[in-house]
Amino acid sequence: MSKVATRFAPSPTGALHIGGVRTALFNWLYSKNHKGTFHLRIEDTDKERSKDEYKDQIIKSLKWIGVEYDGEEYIQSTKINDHINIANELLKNGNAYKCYCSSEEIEEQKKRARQKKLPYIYNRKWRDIPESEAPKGVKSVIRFKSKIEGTSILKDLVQGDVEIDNNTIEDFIILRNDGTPTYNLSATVDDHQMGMTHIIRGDDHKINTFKQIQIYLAMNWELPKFAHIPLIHTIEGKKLSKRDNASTLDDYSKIGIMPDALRNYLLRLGWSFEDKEIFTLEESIEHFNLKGIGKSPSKLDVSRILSMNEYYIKNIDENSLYQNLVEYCKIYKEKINSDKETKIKSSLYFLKNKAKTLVDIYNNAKFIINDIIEFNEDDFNLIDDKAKKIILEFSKELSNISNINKENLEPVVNSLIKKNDTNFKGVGQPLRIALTGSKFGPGLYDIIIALGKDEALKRLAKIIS
RNA sequence: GGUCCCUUCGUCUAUCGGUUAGGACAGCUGGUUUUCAUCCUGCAAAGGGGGGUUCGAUUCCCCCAGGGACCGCCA
Repeated sequence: MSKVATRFAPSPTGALHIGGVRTALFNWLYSKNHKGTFHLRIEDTDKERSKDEYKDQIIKSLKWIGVEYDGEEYIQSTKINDHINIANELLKNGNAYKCYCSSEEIEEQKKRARQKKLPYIYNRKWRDIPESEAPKGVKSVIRFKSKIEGTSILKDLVQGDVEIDNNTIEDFIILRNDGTPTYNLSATVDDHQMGMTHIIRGDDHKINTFKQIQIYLAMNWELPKFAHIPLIHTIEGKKLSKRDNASTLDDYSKIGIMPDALRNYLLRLGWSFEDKEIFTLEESIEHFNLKGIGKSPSKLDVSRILSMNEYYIKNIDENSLYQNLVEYCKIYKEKINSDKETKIKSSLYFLKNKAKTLVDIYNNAKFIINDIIEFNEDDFNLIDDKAKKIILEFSKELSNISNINKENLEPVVNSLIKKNDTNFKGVGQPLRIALTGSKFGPGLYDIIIALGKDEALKRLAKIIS
């Protein structure tokens, strides 16, 4: 077999949801595991619904999650003439025929079948009528002459052998009456011309595969291998659709999920490798195979995404984490000034312990990011005279400390606790509020170290004035 | 309604006929702790039902039930 080539072929008619992203990921991983190529094909032949903004969103999403396609994106609409040529060739060699039934006529037949609760299948009316008897001035569609007798077997790389009766596949339309090709024709011709060796796609395409295989056979083209992966279901157990909430990548990046975490989650959704849960990009390429794909659909579990994200926050190196944070804040919160880089980076060790998402890190790092802090009103009201006295006392001590670290700060706080006959909260809380604006947040010593002596003193002075 | 697919803890899954059915997330305990967390103990939690085959079935076969996908001159 020639070098593995796979593709992801979305239609730009809506936002790409994470089911599609997973399909892209699997295709990409499969090809990379085999040192092959992966391609992106934009199936934009539905002129009514295709939009450039969706195409851009698809490309952006793949990039965000780290799936890179080889070469330029293949734009299906630019190949329509090729598709039409193949339709004509199929017509010429007797594998297709012109059908002069009007859409109204077909609709009528479908309606009747539904009423009688019979399965509808096009009645093949024009299949054997010679061209000489064709009506004049009536537009025709071209239908593929599908097999009627016998059965077909799909040797699916995930599902095993799937057998169906050929007569359940109707004579499907390959060219509309306006002369444009339909999906099954276009996809097949493109896959062939692009040299695809493996077609990995959602379960919902299985019937299409039986149709497409017949085109390959009729054209005498080499058949690619097929793998149909189970769909992702919502928690209610239905197919994930564009209408469902929280299903695009943006929905997850918005709440502070990192691309690597989502990639890892998606990889393990419906695929497994021993008991391994965490896969770096390199490991996922190394271990990915079709064998590990389960046969049953899997449900999307947001708490799992969150915990995966938390794992990545706590375990990736701090430079990457910082980059993720900066990216996130730039898009969704505020631009982080580069002069804060050192302070934030050196604070990540404690910030990340309190975070499941980048939002959490941002919220807890606000007191570093912004020079002017916003006070939570209720918390601010806790700063009474007694609290101010403690803040003042602490400030004096702090100004005498030359080396700001926990070892030096702790005795100061402890002595203040004793002196004021209170507990840690009595001292820690006012200080925390004064320094960050909120009584919740990072550990007190971490806060002071993060701010540095001068900035801390400045903030303490401000609140008692 | 027809065709096809699926069925192990709540969720994602492991098991290539013999296991106390394993792991992870979530949940619940207990401990550490400076708020909030983290971290560490531990607990609980599963083979849809019925038939076979077999010394032995979660595993192989059949039936049923349940769920899902498809059934466009959309892709």
